[in-house]
Amino acid sequence: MAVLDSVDRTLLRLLQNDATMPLAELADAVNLTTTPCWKRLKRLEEDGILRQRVALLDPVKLGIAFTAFVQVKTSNHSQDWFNHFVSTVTEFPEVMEFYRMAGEYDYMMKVQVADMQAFDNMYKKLVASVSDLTNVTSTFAMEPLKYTTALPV
Amino acid sequence: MAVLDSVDRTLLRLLQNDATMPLAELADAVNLTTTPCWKRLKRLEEDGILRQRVALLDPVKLGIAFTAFVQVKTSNHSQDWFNHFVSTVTEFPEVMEFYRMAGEYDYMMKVQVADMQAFDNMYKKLVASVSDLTNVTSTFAMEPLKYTTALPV
DNA sequence: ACTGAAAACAGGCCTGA
DNA sequence: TCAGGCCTGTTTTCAGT
Repeated sequence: MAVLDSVDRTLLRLLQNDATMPLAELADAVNLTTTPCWKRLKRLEEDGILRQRVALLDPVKLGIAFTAFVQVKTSNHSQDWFNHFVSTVTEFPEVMEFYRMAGEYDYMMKVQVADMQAFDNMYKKLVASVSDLTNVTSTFAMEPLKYTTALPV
Repeated sequence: MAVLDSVDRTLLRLLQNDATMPLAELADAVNLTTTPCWKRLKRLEEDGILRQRVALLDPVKLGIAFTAFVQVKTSNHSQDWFNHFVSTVTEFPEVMEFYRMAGEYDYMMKVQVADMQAFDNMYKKLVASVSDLTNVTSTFAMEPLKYTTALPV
């Protein structure tokens, strides 16, 4: 867990909003010239703090704007079951997020699909591929109010 | 909702994984020369399908690896309350996702913070800023198993 | 010796034909 | 598709602290 000064944090904030920002602009924003700014970016990349730069798409325009959350309880807590479960779920491209949880339910995943029918297909594939699911409950998003990939740095 | 051919979809898939991929490589991957490939990218941007390019950071290395989900019920369903609630929650930088939900709970948000104590601070601020919350329940991620921003195109 | 500035170099982008 | 100009990233060298 690295130690960052306020210049690093400003750079990260800017890049989290727009990864295409040219080096000269970034340097300007933190009152540096390009070379020292570039060295900071390289260091942040090498340290693995800057993981990757990705394109974000519009789910509405792509017709994949239906979001569901699936919560799962299991009766099987063996390592083998866990490995199989994790690799099965992870391979679904519709599964955007997946967590082992504390509390009532053992696992939760966020699923992004076209519509309720597409969700049901995915759901049926899931329960067919994994055994020992004692309880599976789904909730649905009616309206997305915020979605950001920018961590609070 | 745009109509995309398989070349467009391949380009989107590649850019969702690595937005820094040079034009020449993208063109190569879809068996085009740079010019027609570049025109496709421009069109995808203009159509708003390619929304933005962002940097993704490592929450563990930044010490913000604690994920909580907060579910909320309200007794107040007026437009004014909704506006105030949404703007309040949206302004929290720790809130990464926020949905109006169908079912048992009216709203759900995903919160990303340093630790349980940071979560509790955020929680207290939230319930202090918003009235008429009849039920607020939090669940915690023990282990992230998958996180992707890449939509299944 | 370290940090930052400036200038030269290289490479990718974008637009004509 | 190709070729050219332009802009941006990258490297190196130099100066100041």
